[in-house]
Amino acid sequence: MKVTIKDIAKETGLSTATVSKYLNNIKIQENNRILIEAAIEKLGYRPNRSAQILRSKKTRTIGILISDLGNYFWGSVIGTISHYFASQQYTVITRSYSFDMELEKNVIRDIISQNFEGLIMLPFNNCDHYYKLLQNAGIPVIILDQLPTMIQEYPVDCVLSDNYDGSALLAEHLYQNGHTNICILDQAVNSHTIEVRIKAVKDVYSRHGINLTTCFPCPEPFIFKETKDVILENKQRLCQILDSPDPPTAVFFTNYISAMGGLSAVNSLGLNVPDDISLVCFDNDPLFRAMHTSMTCVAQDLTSIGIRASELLMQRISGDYSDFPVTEIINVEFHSGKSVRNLHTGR
Amino acid sequence: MKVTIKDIAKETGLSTATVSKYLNNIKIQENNRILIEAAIEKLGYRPNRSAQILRSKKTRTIGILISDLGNYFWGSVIGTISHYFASQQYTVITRSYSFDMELEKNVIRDIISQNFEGLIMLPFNNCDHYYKLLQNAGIPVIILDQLPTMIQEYPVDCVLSDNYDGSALLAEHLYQNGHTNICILDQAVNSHTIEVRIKAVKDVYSRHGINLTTCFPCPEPFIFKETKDVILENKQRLCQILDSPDPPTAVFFTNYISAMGGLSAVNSLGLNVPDDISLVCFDNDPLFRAMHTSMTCVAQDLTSIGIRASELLMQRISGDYSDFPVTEIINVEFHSGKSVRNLHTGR
DNA sequence: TCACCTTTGTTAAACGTTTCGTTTTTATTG
DNA sequence: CAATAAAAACGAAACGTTTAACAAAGGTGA
Repeated sequence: MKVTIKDIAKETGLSTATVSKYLNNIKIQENNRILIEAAIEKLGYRPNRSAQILRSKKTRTIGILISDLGNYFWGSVIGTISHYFASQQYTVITRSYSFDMELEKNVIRDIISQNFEGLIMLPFNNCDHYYKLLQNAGIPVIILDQLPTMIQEYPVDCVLSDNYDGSALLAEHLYQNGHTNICILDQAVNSHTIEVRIKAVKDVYSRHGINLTTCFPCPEPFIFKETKDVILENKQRLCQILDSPDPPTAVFFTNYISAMGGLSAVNSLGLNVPDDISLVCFDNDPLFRAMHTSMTCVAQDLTSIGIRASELLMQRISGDYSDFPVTEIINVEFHSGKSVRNLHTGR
Repeated sequence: MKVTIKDIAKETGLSTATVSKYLNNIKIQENNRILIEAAIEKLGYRPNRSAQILRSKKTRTIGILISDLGNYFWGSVIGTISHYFASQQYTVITRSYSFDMELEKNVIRDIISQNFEGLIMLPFNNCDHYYKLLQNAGIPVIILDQLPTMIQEYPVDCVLSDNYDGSALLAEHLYQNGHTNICILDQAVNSHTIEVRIKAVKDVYSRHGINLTTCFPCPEPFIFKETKDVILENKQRLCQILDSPDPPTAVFFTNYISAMGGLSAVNSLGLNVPDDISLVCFDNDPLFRAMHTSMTCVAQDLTSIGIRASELLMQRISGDYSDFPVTEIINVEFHSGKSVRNLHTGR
């Protein structure tokens, strides 16, 4: 029924070894190659991947591990990576674990036992334990978006946006427009990335002699909450802050999730942007531009992140560790919107 | 190095056949089962998937084929499906083809030659050709979101939202609020789903004696455009329409992509929602609720779509075709926002 | 022409499972 | 207790490749 390499061998009068060589791009005689190609075409042969993997131990499979697929922000990164590796005849398996640590552990074990050739992680917070495990198993890992806390002791390749500069850019923009009393609304998560964004804002203001206190950093140790609950919580927080005496004139959203909660708060309080309150956000969303008042924000270059991560992983897979470990910082793009009021000119 | 079934056999003093039976949930003696479990735990054995597949021909792999991963509206559906099948020890491979027909063909061939046990398609428009091909190869297919045009001649299982009722709901809402001159802004795509949504709106209005002409249905045969170009084009279209004499008082967006273009237009013209223009949208976006004026819309129940599709595919994989073909219509949810002005009361 | 490389091809043994046909063990019955 | 049936375990042969180790063919220079 199913056509195998033996059929091609029989059809061409060659041995399976020769056909196999053809399949693996090992040089064979020109006339044989023509013969084989004709036979493959004629019989509609396609190699059996499982047999190839079983024999060669080369799985040509990489994994993408993301905390939550429902959270579509990273979709284009996954798309970019998938494309890159598909074009190199690699299979890409995307797995998520929805913040389920038990599941995450199993996924990691799967990846090791299935001989994945590499892994790209989009961790949600601390992932030190896992990438060590993988590296010990000889599986190259690239971490996106986050900088592991133990990177000094346990080096690993990372690709992430320029969180510091992007945030500083936004903070400076706020300051230059006269906002001296601002608040930072973060997503309540222990994340190095978010911390860097917060630090950048504080640094900018402290350089201008202002000590930001109205921040709202993550108070508690991490407990997983559904995105919609995080949004709701953020909404309530901001409502509370804006309702206080001497409320801030501007809010810095540390990411698009906090922006949703924040916008919701602003909206429900009936505040006008930017007349009553100014907003900036780290992260972009297609709707930010289309909204009533377009949001001033910095956009991560998701395509570049995806490509660089893919290239770097490919380099590691092919055994080139000459520049290990790399921490690749991808530039962000400033999107000027209308969500910041200039307090000097009053508009 | 790597621990195999033979090692477990040796460790327990049993044969590989018995261990294999244990792995495949075939009844073995209780004491042997305990022995095997202990050995597996002790040696850290994990079966080699390629060998299993090669020998048994059961790949325990399904595919999700989506036109474009960058467009991550369907992320949560993919997440739901992935979870469902992962919990059944299935591997899920998601592939996209970014509207590249050549690539799409190759992906389909891959799926067939790799003996996928099933496929869930999120087609972009017409996919008749491919699901026939797959069905002929004995691979069950579930189609999401779209109803193939040739479904009468070539039956197939489908899971999709109640596009007609959802749209009718929105249209009725507009009519009840006094909007008699409305326009439909669709994404310029030949898609049965979009056509149904448009038809529903027209039907509602025609029942009220109004013949909608200010629609903007897809004029040209399909050519692929980048999402951002579609958005831009939609923006320009709506600007043009709103700039005409006797402009509509409300716009119906056929999906979230057209909404982005449309909102952009409204915003760039400096129009106020809902004072100057009313809006409704088929589809929801997290930001719709958080925006300055929250959007009245119907939300697809993406979780239910994902679950029903998974269950149905599983049923087919297990050989149960008793109710074939199923067209499962999933209810949508009406989200009342503030984007529609009541022209009777004036607010 | 011969010895010696190179290049290309071949044969056959893996890879780690499942499964078929058979044998052994256990349980059942007269 | 022997005879038989049923259940469980076994041994070995697949599954479709890749890849050693080897052989043959073709070139090259003395």
